[in-house]
Amino acid sequence: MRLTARGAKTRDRIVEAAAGLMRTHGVGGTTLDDVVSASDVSKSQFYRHFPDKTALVRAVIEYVGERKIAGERERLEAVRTLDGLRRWRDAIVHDNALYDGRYGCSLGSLANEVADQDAIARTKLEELFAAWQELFAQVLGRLQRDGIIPQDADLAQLATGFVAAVQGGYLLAQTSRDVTPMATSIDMAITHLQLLARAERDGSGAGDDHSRSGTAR
Amino acid sequence: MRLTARGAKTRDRIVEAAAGLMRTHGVGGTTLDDVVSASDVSKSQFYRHFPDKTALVRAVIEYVGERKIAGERERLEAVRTLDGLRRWRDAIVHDNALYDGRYGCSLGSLANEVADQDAIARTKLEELFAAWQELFAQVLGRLQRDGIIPQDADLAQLATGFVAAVQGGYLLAQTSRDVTPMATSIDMAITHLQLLARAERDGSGAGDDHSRSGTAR
DNA sequence: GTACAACTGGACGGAACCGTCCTGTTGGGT
DNA sequence: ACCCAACAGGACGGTTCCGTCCAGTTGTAC
Repeated sequence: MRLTARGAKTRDRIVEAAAGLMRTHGVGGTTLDDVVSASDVSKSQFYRHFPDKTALVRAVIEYVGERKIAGERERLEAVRTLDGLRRWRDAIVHDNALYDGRYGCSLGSLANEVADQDAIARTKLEELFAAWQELFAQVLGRLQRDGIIPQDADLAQLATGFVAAVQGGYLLAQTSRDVTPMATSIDMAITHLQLLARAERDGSGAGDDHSRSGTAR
Repeated sequence: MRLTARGAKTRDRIVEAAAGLMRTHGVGGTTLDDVVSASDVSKSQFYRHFPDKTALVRAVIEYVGERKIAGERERLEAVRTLDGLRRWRDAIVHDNALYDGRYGCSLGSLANEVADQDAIARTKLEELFAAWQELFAQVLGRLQRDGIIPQDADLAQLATGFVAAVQGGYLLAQTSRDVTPMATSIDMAITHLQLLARAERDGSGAGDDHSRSGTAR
């Protein structure tokens, strides 16, 4: 039953329209009729491509996720200095400022709404965040290689911190309709790297007590 | 028409039940019939207390918000050292670990789902985040007063960074069903304070170039 | 130029959900 | 003992939305 030619194209059109609607109205706020209407496709045709709405949501996650990660990859791949990182921050904040922070992060919003309701979707989003984190880890790896941040820095943890700072920034921007807190949040992460370098440069004194008093399970 | 006695009590019961349901199923996923049933109240009685669902959502935001802020206030008020901050981090992460990170932050989830749909609710949430940030600012103020972090540190910006780190951490924990990234994220913010202190202690060299290349509007 | 996939268009059932309304019953205050 | 707010319980209409179905049309590959 799965033969394709232009069929794939209209499927993409459906997903693209759904992604746009879900971004602005949320997943729950987006009707299949809306999607059908926006994508200029008949409903019967929709059900030829997707068994139900859940499947559509998953497809949207993949679509949005690939785009977001691809965009971030392109931008982060070029970063080799702290100033480069700041330019990346400017870019992502600027993009978000186009809507005054509305709708938040295309991935984060989906994650928040869907993670607890659809296990498969949750897993996809988990992978996407992991991919994003890996992009940061690669940037940090280059910074480390070039001696910009210390050799003993835990890249994975720092990368996690960056993803969290970005996501937290998105949420605050969304809530306040102002991207300033997002810029501030990401800034703090970047400054953190700077301070790490400085701490190493000046005597590596009392040492790195990353004390964590028995937390996570 | 607005006379009260025990009426306020059942109203609270409604809000409390709604808050629980919306936390686990989201706002859109919570039915008024669910609320009525869970709060053991008749539907006619519900509409005596609330004009519509929107009003209920706003009441839930206030209820959840006050509780969350009050809880955080109690914990953060006691913090006077970086180790105290780490104990606070342990506590909030531990709480979240009870559900393996599910449902995310009680405020953050609501903000994500409602901020773009209800202006009044958005404003309430904005105020709540501001209150939370202020709690952090007070902690940081004490740390600054006691010489634990530098005198010239921008407390408001750091406080914003903390709120964002917490929220980002919540989201990652929710998506991965693992609170570790949340602990990591908050840890980074705390370590940042430590590094700030160290950078000041060791020569206040090249200086604090908090370079921000023309971002926010 | 024919066969089949891709698609239109809309009717349709059924369920869920919001909000209204009405007939009572309970309970606390005075 | 009386009164009125607070409540139960459920019927009800209207809407929205999901998913199915089908009869007919367009496009495309071979």
